[in-house]
Amino acid sequence: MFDLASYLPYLVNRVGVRLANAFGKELAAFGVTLPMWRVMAALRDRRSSSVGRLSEATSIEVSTLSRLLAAMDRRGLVRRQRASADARSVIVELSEAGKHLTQRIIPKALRYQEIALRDFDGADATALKAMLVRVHENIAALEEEAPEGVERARAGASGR
Amino acid sequence: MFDLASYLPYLVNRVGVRLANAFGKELAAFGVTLPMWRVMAALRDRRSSSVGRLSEATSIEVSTLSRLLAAMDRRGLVRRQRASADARSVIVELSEAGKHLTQRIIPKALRYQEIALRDFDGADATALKAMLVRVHENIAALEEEAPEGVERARAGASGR
DNA sequence: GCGAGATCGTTGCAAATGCAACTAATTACC
DNA sequence: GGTAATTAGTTGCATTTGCAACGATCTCGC
Repeated sequence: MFDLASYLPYLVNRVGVRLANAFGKELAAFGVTLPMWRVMAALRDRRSSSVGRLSEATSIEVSTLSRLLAAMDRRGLVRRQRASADARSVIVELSEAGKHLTQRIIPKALRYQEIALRDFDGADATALKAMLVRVHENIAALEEEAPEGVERARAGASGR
Repeated sequence: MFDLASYLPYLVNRVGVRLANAFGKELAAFGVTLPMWRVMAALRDRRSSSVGRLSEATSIEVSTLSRLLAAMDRRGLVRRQRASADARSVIVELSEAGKHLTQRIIPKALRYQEIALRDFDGADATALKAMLVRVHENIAALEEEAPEGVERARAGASGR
């Protein structure tokens, strides 16, 4: 039996799309898109990052992110510079303007989260988030197990 | 304070993207894309549907869905016919081939869900899903409240 | 220290997406 | 009953996306 209404990927996708669409509209007032906000939030969280790590942090594919960062650079939201240690990588960080805009958006983002969790008490909200983290880890583990290649015959003890 | 690691939209998006990417790759073996699978699962769930309702069920934007359905029709996965009652709407349903393929994919989908929930007991899994439904409803309520227009002064009793 | 292979990011190109405009059909109002 | 306003779905068009190919740099083995 397969019941869509209790199928996790369906439920997650549904919530994700709604959350994205609704908040995306609010973001328009700030002149940024949702992907841009994601980048800003991730950069605020880690001060600076290479493009690759930022891609993981935001779940935005590297080539898409590369172009997005170029656009954000043009708009003066971020700065990019090649790493001195490894000249292949590019270090990205928020500009001053980017930081200020991020701070202005944060209250909206938090208010938005409150609405999404309006009937949750603190314990439930925490439980929900913890479970989402666990699900994320479970899938991540799967991906590492099957590096998509052919090699890996014997189930190696490849604990993360 | 704003902590990305405990920000719900971030956590949901992360899980959603991973789930989508990973399962999308499995779907390639069946010759369908993830959006196609979503449509198939939704149609299996409701036997038949208009394009508009299917759009709500799948969280796929109507114009995107229209084109997707055309492609699926060409591939023989779905049938489309104008409704006799209301000749504006189009009734979509799975073809026999579409039904069979859906049945073949379902086991994979369920196995995939098991992996995502590998360390959850039944109660936790149920709780997680129930909370996702609640979050979804909370955001849906928000959207109805603010139909984006200017008109709506008096809070009309506009029960869905 | 040199060359093969891996890694990082960007870009070409085709496909997917979303909004707005459009056509067709229905409903509401007088 | 006829016309204006609404609704359903499709299509035009510009933007976004993702994969593959690429150039540049680094790492490893010798």
